[in-house]
Amino acid sequence: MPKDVPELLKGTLDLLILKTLEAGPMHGYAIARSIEQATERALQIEEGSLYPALYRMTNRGLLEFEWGRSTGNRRIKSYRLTPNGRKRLKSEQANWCRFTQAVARVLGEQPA
Amino acid sequence: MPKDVPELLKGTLDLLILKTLEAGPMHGYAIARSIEQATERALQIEEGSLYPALYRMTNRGLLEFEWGRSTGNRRIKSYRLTPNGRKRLKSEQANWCRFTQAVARVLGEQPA
DNA sequence: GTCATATACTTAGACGTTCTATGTATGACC
DNA sequence: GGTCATACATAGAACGTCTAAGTATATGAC
Repeated sequence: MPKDVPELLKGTLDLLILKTLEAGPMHGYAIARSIEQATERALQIEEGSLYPALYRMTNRGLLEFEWGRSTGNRRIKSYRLTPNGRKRLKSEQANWCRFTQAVARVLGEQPA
Repeated sequence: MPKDVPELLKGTLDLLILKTLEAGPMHGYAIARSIEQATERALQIEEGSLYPALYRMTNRGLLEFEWGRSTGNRRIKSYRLTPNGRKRLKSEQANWCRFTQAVARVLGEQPA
């Protein structure tokens, strides 16, 4: 979401969240931090994008959550992948690969 | 735009158009065909996305066009890059690289 | 003890891009 | 004359993200 990566996040945020949760349950705020850290701040996840995305994905049966407490004793919603979420992760990751390879072909790079 | 590459195109269509026009002037319909062919149909550019994008980019000074005739003697708008369009192509291509590398890090692939 | 800061979640409204769907017009071919 | 591919146009909806505001609580500094 930084100014230099304008619209590119669209359609990719779900994939990033799914992939981050593959490692194990995590709460929303921690998901955003994890992605930011993994990308060395190249991707920054706004809360106004993050939480709506978590709702969407929960409503679609990709995630479930339970209320809990963080190590700092705060109320958190601990999210985890559902079986459907896992399937979706696989398919979205495959789509992402196909898409980036297609773009790479237009950009004139060597195909993978 | 095929169902399996749902939102991913967002923010990337401009880059694809700019890159396609780097090779030389082309009209809208041909741009779409060129991208589809280069990606072996992996990316399909809808006319309802294409023409609004061309207007946007023209209004922003990235493209200019002149009316002409195709080899089949049809009226066409022949688009070409402006100097600003060339600059934009460079920066968008750089953004795209940074973005895909960031996503790759989250997905656990080897960085480039 | 109170103030600033980081954590953690929520949500309304705006924005921009893409898609669906439809329309026009023309040339080529049978 | 009918069908198909070419070529451009555009209204309206759908969707995801962002801006910006809000609530609440724990921690550490002073």
